[in-house]
Amino acid sequence: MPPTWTLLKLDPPRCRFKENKQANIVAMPIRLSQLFFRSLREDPVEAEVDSHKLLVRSSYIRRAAPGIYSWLPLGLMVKSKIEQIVREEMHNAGAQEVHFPALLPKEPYEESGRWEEYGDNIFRLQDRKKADYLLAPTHEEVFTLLVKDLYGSYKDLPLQLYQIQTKYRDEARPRAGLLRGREFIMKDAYSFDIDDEGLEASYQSQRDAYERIFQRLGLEYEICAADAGAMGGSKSEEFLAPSAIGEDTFVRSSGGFAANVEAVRFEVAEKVDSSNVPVAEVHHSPETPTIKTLVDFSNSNLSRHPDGEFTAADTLKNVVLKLVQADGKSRLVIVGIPGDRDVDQKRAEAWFGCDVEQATEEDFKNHPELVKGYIGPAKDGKQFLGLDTESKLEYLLDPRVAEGSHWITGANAREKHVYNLVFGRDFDADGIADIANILPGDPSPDGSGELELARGIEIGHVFQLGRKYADALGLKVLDENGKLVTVTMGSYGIGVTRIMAVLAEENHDDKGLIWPESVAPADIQVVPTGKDEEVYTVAERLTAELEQAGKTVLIDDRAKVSPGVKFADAELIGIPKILIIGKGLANGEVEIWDRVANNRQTVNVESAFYQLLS
RNA sequence: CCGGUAGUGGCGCAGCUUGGUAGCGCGCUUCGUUCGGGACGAAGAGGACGUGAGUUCGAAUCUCGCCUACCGGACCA
Repeated sequence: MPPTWTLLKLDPPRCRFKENKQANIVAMPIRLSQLFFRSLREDPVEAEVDSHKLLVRSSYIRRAAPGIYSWLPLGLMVKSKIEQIVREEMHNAGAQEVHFPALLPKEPYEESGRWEEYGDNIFRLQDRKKADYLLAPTHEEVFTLLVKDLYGSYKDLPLQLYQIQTKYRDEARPRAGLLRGREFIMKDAYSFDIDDEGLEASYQSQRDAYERIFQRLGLEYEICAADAGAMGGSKSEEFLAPSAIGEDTFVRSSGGFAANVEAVRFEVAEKVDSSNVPVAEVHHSPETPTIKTLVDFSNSNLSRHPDGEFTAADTLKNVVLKLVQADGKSRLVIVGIPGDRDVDQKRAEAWFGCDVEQATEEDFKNHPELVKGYIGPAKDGKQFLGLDTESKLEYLLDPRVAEGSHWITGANAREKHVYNLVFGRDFDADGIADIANILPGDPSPDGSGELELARGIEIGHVFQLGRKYADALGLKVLDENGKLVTVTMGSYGIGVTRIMAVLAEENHDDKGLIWPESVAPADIQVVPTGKDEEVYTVAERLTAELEQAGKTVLIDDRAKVSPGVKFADAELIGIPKILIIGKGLANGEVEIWDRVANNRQTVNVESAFYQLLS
């Protein structure tokens, strides 16, 4: 009986390539014997995260300089596939592609103020005439000027443009391979509208496109409310890929709330009844400059009413912060937060919109009235902190501090604390400051359950820029009444190379990468093993047939390479489906290895072929 | 920017304490054997020991300076 595979009546190997008549190019299977590829058996010493290790070990990328990578053929294939998906969905959203120089003169960035703002994070250089240039870290200015150049009427809008381009930022500390590089590829889109309704519609179309893109890429993502802060925008959302190695912290609730911690705003707690709270009382509390020592002291020297132990949550911690403006000017504020919490610096900076530092010894020297460790809002029955007091120091409260609630807090004298100090009765504040860290189990601000904290990698960001750049660069159009109006803009970014790293990070095992089908360098890897010529003949035929049927194939046609090496390399490369042709062929059998499910099944040649087509 | 660690063939490392012919594994080349889990034997190619100065008859090794990289942190619309 002849082997089953002959029943397939495969075409002879003349069809090893297929012609793409439209593009007039010839597609061929990727031959590992020809591919510029060398797998590394050991992890590169500089790589810390798995995606970085595996992408280097399997010849997708090579480090060229800190945070700068060269792209090898396999890497380019994956990158192009990601870009293609992004292009298609940008097209569906109605955006048109443009391409800008990476090397730009400084003038537009001077006009927008970012030549200064960016500081050391920008790569700067000079031409032979000593004129200043930069490697674009992002292209808002150039987009804005391009539209200003050509368009001048409301009839030209709305408009959406995008680019997929290399960007440069001189990060102080590049890390984690492609996740935070100094050269990286971003898709940036911008929308231009005449009014807020238009902007809202443009924003929504990009947001929808992002959801389609990440779904097609097989990427898990969480859409988080983000802090629009420094960009001066009104609405902003981040797409975060949940990951243990993520640099962003976000919260989510079972009821669907999700936000970057910087963007969470809590409601001010409702007033509570304080009529049963005894009068405030100052106690001598030796050696209690910290919350912990204060709680311990209280528990061993005082009894709590009705009963139970004092906890850190009963204390009010008054933190002295230094707000540093961009121009270098600074001022002190004092924020009262429940003692079981700390100041979250990122939340603080988002709240105040400037740099926030801890007050220094120097600052305390300049304010001798502040007794470190014993600071409180009131002293001797009078308000002590606040703009209208003698100290003239602004005093803000955490929103959890309810009117009527009572606290243990500093009495503004060495080793003295005051008990039962009631907000609204015994002290006041200038306002609120929602800058305390969020704890797991905190109620969601929208009432949708308890908050859970998680880490994520920012893979996309959409926001409504508004008129910041249009104002700065004078992008105006005539409206239907013939009046000049400033255009309102939206900005929508996706980190292409970062997505590749995230995909590698989320799709691998200890042996190698396992790409989602949508971005794998090929659909199928064909692995002939052994030295039997028949094996190679059949492998070539199947490859040709699969290619002709529209699949892309990587064939490991390296002669004299042992099966162990071929298997190991196949695992490393990460094409999700592997077809092994080897000793079973004598019985007309081959193996299909599903890397995702990580199982192998032996099937006859014919059904293998059809199974791989599906 | 702060802190830590390290620079020796393409990659991973030893050698440095106690100065004296530069070594190992992987990879690469050739020949032969092997061929379903990173095979084996034999023979090869490949090194400014980061850099500058110093000590010494002699420096990868000792001394001082510098540079660079990696890791942690700060920072990162």
